[in-house]
Amino acid sequence: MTDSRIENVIGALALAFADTLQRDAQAKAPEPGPAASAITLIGHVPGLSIERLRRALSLSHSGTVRLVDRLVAEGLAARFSAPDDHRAVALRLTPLGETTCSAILSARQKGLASALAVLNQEELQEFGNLAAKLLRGLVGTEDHAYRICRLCNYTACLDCPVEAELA
Amino acid sequence: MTDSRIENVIGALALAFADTLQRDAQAKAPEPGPAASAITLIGHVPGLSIERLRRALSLSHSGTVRLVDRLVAEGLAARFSAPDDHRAVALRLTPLGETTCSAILSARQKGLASALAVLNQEELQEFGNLAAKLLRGLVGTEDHAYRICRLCNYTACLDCPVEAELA
DNA sequence: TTGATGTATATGCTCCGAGCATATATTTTT
DNA sequence: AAAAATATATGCTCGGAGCATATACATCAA
Repeated sequence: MTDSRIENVIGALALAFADTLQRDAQAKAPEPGPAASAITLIGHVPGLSIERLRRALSLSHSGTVRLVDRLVAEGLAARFSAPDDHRAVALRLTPLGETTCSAILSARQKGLASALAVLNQEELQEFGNLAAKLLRGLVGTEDHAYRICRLCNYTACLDCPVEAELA
Repeated sequence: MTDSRIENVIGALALAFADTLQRDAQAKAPEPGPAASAITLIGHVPGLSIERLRRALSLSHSGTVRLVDRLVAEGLAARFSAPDDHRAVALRLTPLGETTCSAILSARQKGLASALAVLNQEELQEFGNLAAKLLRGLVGTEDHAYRICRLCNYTACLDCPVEAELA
């Protein structure tokens, strides 16, 4: 295969995977858009501030504040004052939010697993190794890392290559 | 690596690739959102109808009509009556639209190439082969194929695995 | 300590894309 | 020829997103 054809195939695959991933995740979220990512990020990093969430989701200030307003109104998240910085708001999931978060993550995982089912165990390992190598090459700032991992199932991601690259 | 960790890494990589891909493409498009995909799809399939475009972009009827309205108003696309079905509208790019389409595709390709630069030639081939296998497993209907290929550089994609799977 | 600058959050305002319901034209089916 | 299905177009409304601005707190400088 020529390089440009390989790039095409990989780009199309990434789009298709991201499509199903986001569709599956959003189906379990209270609204379409970045809500699903917000929930899993808060679940991943309890005490996360609105500003860090904003950067991870690539939204505006006001958009993020309103998104958090909605999550709080729906009983999924709660605001606390951050202990170290009294300007900041610390976000946490409520028990209902935790339940929603688990539903989002398992839906995401299920869709991925079925898409990967056409590979045998050896191919899956090989593909995973190359993917990890590519992922390490992509990580820039810590904000970017949060963005990349915004829908990750952190309970399943021990020894995360993104974390390893940051350190 | 455990299977669930591999799934995590692949999901994160797909999200990250799709992010940069869409960002690069949208930067060259007249507006954010599905406009970039619409332009490249019309470029790929001259004479495409609004209804097929709608299905490829997963939009509503009215959303698609309004999107096409904007593209026409900006001088990027043109409506023709379809020769075979007088209900349908056939879409084509104007010369300005062709230019925009090329800019979108080359920006996309550039971003992908730089992300893939950490792999050597052998790894790239291996990754491409596995990606093609996964992609073939994902293709469902013809509408779905258009959706998957909505940002593909069709001039570079001879012997497309999606087309092969449909046939 | 005090003052100046930068950072974090909140809110009023407006814009614009997206969907729903509906209308019209054309094709296909009965 | 009538009925049902398909393709497009448009009025209407809703809601998410950004801009501008205000407030609170933190940090740095003198």
